Amino acid sequence: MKDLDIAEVARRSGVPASALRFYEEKGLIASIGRRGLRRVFDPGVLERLALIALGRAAGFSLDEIALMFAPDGQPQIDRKVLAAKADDLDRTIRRLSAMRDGLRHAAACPAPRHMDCPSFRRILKAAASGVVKPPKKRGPRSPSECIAIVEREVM
Amino acid sequence: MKDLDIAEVARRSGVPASALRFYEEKGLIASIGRRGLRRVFDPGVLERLALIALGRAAGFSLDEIALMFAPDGQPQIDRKVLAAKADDLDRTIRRLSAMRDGLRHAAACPAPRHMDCPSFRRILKAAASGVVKPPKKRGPRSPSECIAIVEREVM
DNA sequence: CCTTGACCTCAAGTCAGCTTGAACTGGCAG
DNA sequence: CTGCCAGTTCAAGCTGACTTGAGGTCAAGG
Repeated sequence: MKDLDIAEVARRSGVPASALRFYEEKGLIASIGRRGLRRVFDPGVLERLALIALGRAAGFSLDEIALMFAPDGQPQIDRKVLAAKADDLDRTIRRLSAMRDGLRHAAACPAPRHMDCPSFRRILKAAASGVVKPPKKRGPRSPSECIAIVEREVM
Repeated sequence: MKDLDIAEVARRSGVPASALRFYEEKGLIASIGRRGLRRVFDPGVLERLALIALGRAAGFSLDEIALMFAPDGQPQIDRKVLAAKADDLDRTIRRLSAMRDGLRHAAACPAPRHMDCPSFRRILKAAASGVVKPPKKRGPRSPSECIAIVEREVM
């Protein structure tokens, strides 16, 4: 594979050029040189970007992800960290599942006012107790049809 | 029940006074008057705050939540909106579940380097495809002991 | 009467993860 | 040679949900 310019990397990875420059500044990726002013990337950066996307999807911050790359560039991912994040996700999932069930009930509930519905009041109680916390919104990008892909590929 | 000052509302709801002022500014809550400069709140504001917490937990923004309160202050929650949010959560949950399973596998994987593991590479491919997106972190606050409080005061 | 301290207002700061804009550069097609 | 245009830098802006700080007010206790 040939070297890539930033537009090519952006095109193949789906990551905007501005974000790529930002990642470089943060030390998450590196170009292998310059042609004039222009950055030149090794195709391997695509895998690197995939790892970054994976980390982000799992809920790691960019700073945390940076720590997962050893100085030599090889990913050095602590399995304990992964397991901890999985547990984290598990808790989030349970929380969100409860909310989803609550919402579905409220949506279907025949009570004239939501406050008349005992189930609604139960969820409300839970929310007030701080049990549940706001989920994160997705970024500006959203190729939602890709959901099926992970189901097929990952599951 | 007596009127409450802002500190009392903060204590009982677990919401910091600064956030209460912010909510008032946004029109999410209202005080029933002033004693001197100081805001005076009706105890009903606690239920209101519980609703707000519920909305936040379900992933609604403050602006969206504001729209759910009719001008008279009664919650007027469109059941379609609730159902849509539930579907939203469902998608998020599926996404996170896939991530969690992937992480668990990677954590348990015996391959010396993660990149040697076929499963890891599959997840990676999925992440690169833009399938998965970052989840949201919870807010900084979590006064979980407040559970009992709302149970007593509001419900 | 005077101090204390909880409350007030308003502006600005915080955090993450980028995006946007202005001003500039340089390789290459014509 | 020239102009195009994709690339560059650096600084500033954005979103959301608040927090923090400076400076001001007021009711009550001593």
